[in-house]
Amino acid sequence: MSGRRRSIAETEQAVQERLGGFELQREQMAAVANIHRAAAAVRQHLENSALRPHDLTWTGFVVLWVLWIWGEAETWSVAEEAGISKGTLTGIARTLESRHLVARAPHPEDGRRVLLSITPEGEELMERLFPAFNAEEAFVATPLSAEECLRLANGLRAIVAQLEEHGEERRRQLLDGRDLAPRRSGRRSRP
Amino acid sequence: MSGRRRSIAETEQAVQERLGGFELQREQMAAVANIHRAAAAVRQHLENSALRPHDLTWTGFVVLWVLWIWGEAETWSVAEEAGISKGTLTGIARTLESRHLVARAPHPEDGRRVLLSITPEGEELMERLFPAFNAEEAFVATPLSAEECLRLANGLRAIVAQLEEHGEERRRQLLDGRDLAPRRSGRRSRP
DNA sequence: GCTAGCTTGTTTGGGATCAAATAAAATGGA
DNA sequence: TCCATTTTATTTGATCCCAAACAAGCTAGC
Repeated sequence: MSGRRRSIAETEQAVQERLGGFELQREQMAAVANIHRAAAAVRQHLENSALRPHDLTWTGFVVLWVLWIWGEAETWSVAEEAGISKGTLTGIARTLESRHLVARAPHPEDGRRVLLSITPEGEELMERLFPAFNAEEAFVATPLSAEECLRLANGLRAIVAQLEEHGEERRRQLLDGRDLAPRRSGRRSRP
Repeated sequence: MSGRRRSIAETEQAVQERLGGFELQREQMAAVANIHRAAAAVRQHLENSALRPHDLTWTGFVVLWVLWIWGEAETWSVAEEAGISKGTLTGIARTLESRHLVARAPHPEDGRRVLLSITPEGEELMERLFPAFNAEEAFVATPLSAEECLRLANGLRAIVAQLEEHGEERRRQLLDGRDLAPRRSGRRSRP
């Protein structure tokens, strides 16, 4: 067994042996496992092909993309759209701002809020970068027809919607009164 | 527009307006974008429902899972199976080892290699944890039938296979002789 | 006004992440 | 037997990432 890649069939055989005694939702397990495999593989390819020559990370690109599409936007909204926490966005925005790709402006009416926007320099970058990025998206999806891509996208959207609509409720139910142990990492209350 | 979540229709309208001038592979773009949205949402749910009570991170769980299924394995193989770099695995394995969930042993014939295995304590944890984890996998996939899950998994596997088979070649072609700028982060040559 | 409570963005702490550099061990050819 | 090459795992440095704590500002109710 050693020194060789495992095939999917072998893996499924091993899983079967180990999990024979458990009742399990096999198809759902396969879906979730492959979402992550695919996400990691795609991200790695896009970072190393389209993004690296422009010295952008995946997340930096996504944030820039959101601002390119939406124009000026509040940070909470950008974080949500980009799928990252607002704390993470603070750092990403700082990096992009230091490269003059993004500008930060105070909200005219509410001193707490901050507006982000893409700079002309950032727009120019996206205009050059986007076609190359999209070409790599097409490359990774080569084995699928356009229709299969849409079907895939719809299935994934349904999962995202399920979590947006019922995820929080579900986690609350699972806790059932008990309170969740705090994350191992994270800021501590000062004494 | 402000203060409200954007709907998918609104987003697609804005994308259309911004990208009207570009030729683009729309379906492939939708597929890739949703892979990442779904992966992030699913991972977040699973970490905060099934994993957090046991103080495991996503990656820690995946590594433990691989060892549970495969038994003793070499580190390079575990990293590949878990979809992380071998450098990352070194850290994860250290963490799991410190919690006595994983054991590290030298290879009997080759002093460079290291064998990882799950401890009895780790097995016990997985036996308790796995059913809960699988239940949450089923929860996130609620809107899809078993058949749709398999179809989804197959589409994603095709993408992974595409990258495994042709990704490296493609990146080489894109570079076309030029060498890729080094990553911004990473170890520096000492002077 | 004042102030308690809410809503923002930022900071913090611990970990995860990658790629390149490095160390250590095995291998092969002279 | 050497020693250069190859093949391992680990270390390193910069960045990403989250959640919880925090600070700053807004808003009701008095």
